[in-house]
Amino acid sequence: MANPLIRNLEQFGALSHAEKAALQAATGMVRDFAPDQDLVRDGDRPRDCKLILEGVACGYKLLGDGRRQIISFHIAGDFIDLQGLLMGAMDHSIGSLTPGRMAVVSHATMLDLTETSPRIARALWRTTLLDAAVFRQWIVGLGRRSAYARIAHLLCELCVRLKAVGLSQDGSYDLPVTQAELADALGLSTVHVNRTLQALRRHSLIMLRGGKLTIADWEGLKAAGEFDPHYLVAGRKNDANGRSGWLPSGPEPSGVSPEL
Amino acid sequence: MANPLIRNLEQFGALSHAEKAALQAATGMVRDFAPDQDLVRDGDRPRDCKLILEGVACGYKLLGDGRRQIISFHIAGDFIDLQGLLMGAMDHSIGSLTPGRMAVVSHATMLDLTETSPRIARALWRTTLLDAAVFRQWIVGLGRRSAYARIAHLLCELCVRLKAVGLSQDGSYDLPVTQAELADALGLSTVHVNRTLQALRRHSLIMLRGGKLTIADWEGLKAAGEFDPHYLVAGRKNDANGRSGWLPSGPEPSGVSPEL
DNA sequence: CGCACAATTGAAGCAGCTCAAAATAAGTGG
DNA sequence: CCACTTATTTTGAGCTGCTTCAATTGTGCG
Repeated sequence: MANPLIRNLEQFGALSHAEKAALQAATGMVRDFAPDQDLVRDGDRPRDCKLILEGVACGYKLLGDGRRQIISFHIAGDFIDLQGLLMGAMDHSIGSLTPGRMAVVSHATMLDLTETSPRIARALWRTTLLDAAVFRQWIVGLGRRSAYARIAHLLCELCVRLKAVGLSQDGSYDLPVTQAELADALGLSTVHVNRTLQALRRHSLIMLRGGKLTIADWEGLKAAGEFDPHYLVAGRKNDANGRSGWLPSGPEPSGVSPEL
Repeated sequence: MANPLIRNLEQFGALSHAEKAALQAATGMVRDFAPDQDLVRDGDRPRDCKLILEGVACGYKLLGDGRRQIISFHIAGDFIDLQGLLMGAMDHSIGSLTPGRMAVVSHATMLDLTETSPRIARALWRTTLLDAAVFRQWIVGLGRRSAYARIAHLLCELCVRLKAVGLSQDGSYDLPVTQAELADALGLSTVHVNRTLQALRRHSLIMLRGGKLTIADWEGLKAAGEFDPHYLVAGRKNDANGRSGWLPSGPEPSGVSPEL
């Protein structure tokens, strides 16, 4: 299997042999992590960038009263603290949800890579732009979507992202996330997440059991969450219009540019 | 007055004479815009990047039922469609809220700038990281904060950002935003925004009249919104720990690293 | 087998919503 | 500068999606 970082960055355009070699060398230092552990903490000034190779983590912030909001989920190929490279301090924490492994790349190496190769710099910048696009969707969901639509949207998003790194087949994937964590991500209470999941099951949109999620009705789930995967693939090479077999399954809907 | 772009990018570290000259030259092409006009539209594939020089704009997404969620506010010095440079298509729209002027920089020029100067590339990347940090705060607010705290936080954020570009003095600034627009930004109804603003006034935290906002009690408003400005200034030069007179007024609270 | 955590259920409460209308403010043409 | 029109702010009142509190029922695992 190719280096997850290289695969990730090459989504946007090929890299030269030398560039790939440099990235390969940079990600040589690997570290394991346990579940439910902080990988980076709010306020930290990391001295390196960490890239998930295996496992799942989430970004989160704690509020004054101890409640928390989960900001993002991170899977293989994701840098979790690029912010530290250019911003100095972290404005949020990253916690592991499962055991896993990450590559650790010193800031010096990162800066060197970006200085040497404008293409790598650009690809990294692009990952930040993609993060921002995901954040925008979360904002829309939290601000204006019902609990039902919010969950549906998140499950769609995860499916597409996991599929892109080979961790989802046939609309089925591991969801190593408790309902309490889902609630923190979706801005809901645990109780309501539970009831809403039941509704999604009752409507035969999903099956969920023992951390394994199966999307039973992709089109239905997409519709329920008003999910449009364009935002996840913009800028990719070899699918100028955002469709070329990366979808979980089934044909695209007719409209070429569905207005959100 | 210095070029807003140069001022913006130099927050993070000085640029060379040549770099500043290149940026100055790049922002030569200027265009006016009217209020309530789309500057960029969801799905567009812009051929240039637009930088606000004067006026206020907002990013937004429309939902299927016509409701909308405002994603971001843009002020002088902000690029509004950097996304278009590397991602191709826009995943949201940008609308003007006031009349204003913007600089238009072709993608070719942008790419050239970033290729020629790693420092400019890095500074631009950093603005995207900053955008992402702001998004994270919005997510926390929408997900977990009360209407009251949400509004307070937004007003604090705007104050700090406007102050940074010289558009706020003494905790007072123009807020050319209707309550309906605030509602769309905060994920609330117009009615509730109105009532909550009244509460903020009743508690003497703010004064608001005719589009002019005055923060009457900065510490109180900060506390109400659990606002911690660190996320807006991380990585800035000349204030490693995020305090050096850029605050609206009054001393910093005692704790150095207030846990959010 | 039994602990500890996760999922589920029930019931009451409330923050914020919707609907509807009145009161201001902000244009706009004459 | 006024009369008229339109947008924004404000108020009232009933409604509901989601929360909170409090158990109960799985379920993975040492």
